[in-house]
Amino acid sequence: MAGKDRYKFDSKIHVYRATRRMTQQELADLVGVSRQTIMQLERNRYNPSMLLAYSIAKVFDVTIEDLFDFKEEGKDA
Amino acid sequence: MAGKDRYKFDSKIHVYRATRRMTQQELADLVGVSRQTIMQLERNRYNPSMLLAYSIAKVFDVTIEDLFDFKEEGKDA
DNA sequence: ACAAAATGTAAAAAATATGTTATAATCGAG
DNA sequence: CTCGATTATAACATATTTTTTACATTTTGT
Repeated sequence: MAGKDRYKFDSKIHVYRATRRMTQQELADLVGVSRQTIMQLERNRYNPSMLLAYSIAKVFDVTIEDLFDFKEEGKDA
Repeated sequence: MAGKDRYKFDSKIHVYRATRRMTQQELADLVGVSRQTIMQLERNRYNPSMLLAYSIAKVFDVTIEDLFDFKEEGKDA
């Protein structure tokens, strides 16, 4: 997981989820993970596996880069 | 959580790496992981963290979706 | 063919993601 | 305000990624 990471990111999952009026549980079920995993992804922003990120992106028909806002460490939006 | 995944993927890292005449070790250093991590990603195809995938994609100036060939389980290319 | 560099394999340890469960906080509807 | 649904927090257990080390094999240059 690349210890001293050059990049960080913000999840936009909650935005897409809100747009579709979808609950955390529903998204979790669609993707096949627990609700807590979705929750922590939206909140604590930990680093998901690529497949998980991709699966969620697919639910909303967007790319991983659309779903997560990548930026370099130490820079703002 | 590689259990009942809906998606799988093939890495194209070795292709991009070959294009740039870059060694596994060089790429590993650029990204800040061990050579084995790169090696296993190219070979055994395990599921990297999203940040790692992104970091590698950035080295080659492509998107994650460019660097990895996603497909649904049970389907061919 | 030889040497050096690059790649592959393997196993165990370390780090981190994910699951599980339980409980609390929040928010909207009535 | 109260109820139910949704979301948040936390502790602990499990699964998976990533590192480390060491050695085998392949490739490349000369």
